[in-house]
Amino acid sequence: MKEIEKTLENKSVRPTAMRILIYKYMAEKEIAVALTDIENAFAKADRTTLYRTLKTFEEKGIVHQIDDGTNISKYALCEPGCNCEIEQDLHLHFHCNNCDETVCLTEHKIPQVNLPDGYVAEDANLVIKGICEKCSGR
Amino acid sequence: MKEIEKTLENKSVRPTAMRILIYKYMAEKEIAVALTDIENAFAKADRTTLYRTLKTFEEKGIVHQIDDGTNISKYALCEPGCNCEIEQDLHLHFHCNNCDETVCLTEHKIPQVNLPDGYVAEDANLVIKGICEKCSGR
DNA sequence: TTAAACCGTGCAACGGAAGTGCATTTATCG
DNA sequence: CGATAAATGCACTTCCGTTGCACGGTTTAA
Ligand SMILES: [Mn+2]
Ligand SMILES: [Mn+2]
Ligand SMILES: [Zn+2]
Ligand SMILES: [Zn+2]
Repeated sequence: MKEIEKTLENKSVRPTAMRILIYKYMAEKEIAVALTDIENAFAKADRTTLYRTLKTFEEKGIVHQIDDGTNISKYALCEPGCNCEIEQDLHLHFHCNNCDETVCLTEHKIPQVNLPDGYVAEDANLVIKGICEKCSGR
Repeated sequence: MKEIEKTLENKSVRPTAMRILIYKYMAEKEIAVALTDIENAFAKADRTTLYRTLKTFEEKGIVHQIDDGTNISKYALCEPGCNCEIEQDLHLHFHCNNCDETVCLTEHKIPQVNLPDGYVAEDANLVIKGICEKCSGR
C-alpha cells in the first residue's frame, strides 16, 4: 500500500484514499477497465470523482487510455518503463469478441508503416479483435 | 447517375432517390464521412433515414465503417475489389490531427502481427494519427 | 386490378457515455 | 488557528447512436 502511495507521489499525484483504491483496483486487474467498471466496483464514490481521477492519472502518465473500438474508453496502468506522457508507447491492444475484454500486449509493438508522401505520423493505434487466450481454451 | 443505380442494385439495395444522393455525396468526397456530415449536407432528410441508409450500405458491403479514434463513426465507400461483407479488407486509416479528416489508405494493408499463444485474430484496426498531405503542405 | 405485404421514410423518444459548473468538504501551509 | 488550494460530490448538459411506431408509397400475389 505504501508502494502505491510512493508511485503516485513520484508522478506528482497526491495519494488520496480514493486514488489509492483505484490504483489498487487497476493493478489487480489484468485487463483494461472502463469508467463504468470502476463505478461498479466503488458504488459509494461519485462517478465524477472516478472520471477525474482517471483523467489525472492519464495526464500524469500513470495510466494510458485505450480505444479498443467499442466506443467505451478503457484505461490500463502504464508499465514501469513506459513514458507515454511524452511519447506514445506504441504497443498493440487485443479485444476479445467473446468475453469483451481488452488487454494490453505490451511486448508487441505496432509495426512501422510506410505512409504516402506528405503524410506525417505522430501516433498510432492498432487493435486486434478476436478470441482471447482464456476464451479460446488455448 | 444510372451508374449508381446499377451499383446499388448489384448489391441488392433498392436505389431510392435518397440512397442515390447519399451514394453520390460519398463518392464525391475523398474522405470518410460521419452521419452528422451527411445530415448537414441533406438538411431536409431525417437523421434516422440517413442513419439506416448507412447501416444498409454497410450490411450490403457498399460502405465500410471506420473507427478513427474520435468516437464518431465514419463511413467510406468500398473500393471496387473490396469484399468486406465477407472478410475485412484490412487497409489502414489515417486521421489528421490538424484538419480532423480521416482517409482510407486502401493501398496500405495492416501488417501481420504475431500474437501470444492462445490468441486468435479475427479482425484488426490500425489508425495512424498525424498530419495529412493537405495540412503538411506537400 | 385490387388488396395485402413489404419497405422506406419521418417523428419522437430513449440510453449510454463524456464532460462541465458550482457548492462543499478535506487537506496543506503559514 | 485561519487562509488557501485541492479533492470530492451533486446536478445538469451535450452528443451520438439507437429504437419504436406510424404513415405512405411500391412491389407482389390473388
Ligand atoms: Mn495498453
Ligand atoms: Mn477505409
Ligand atoms: Zn475472451
Ligand atoms: Zn489534415
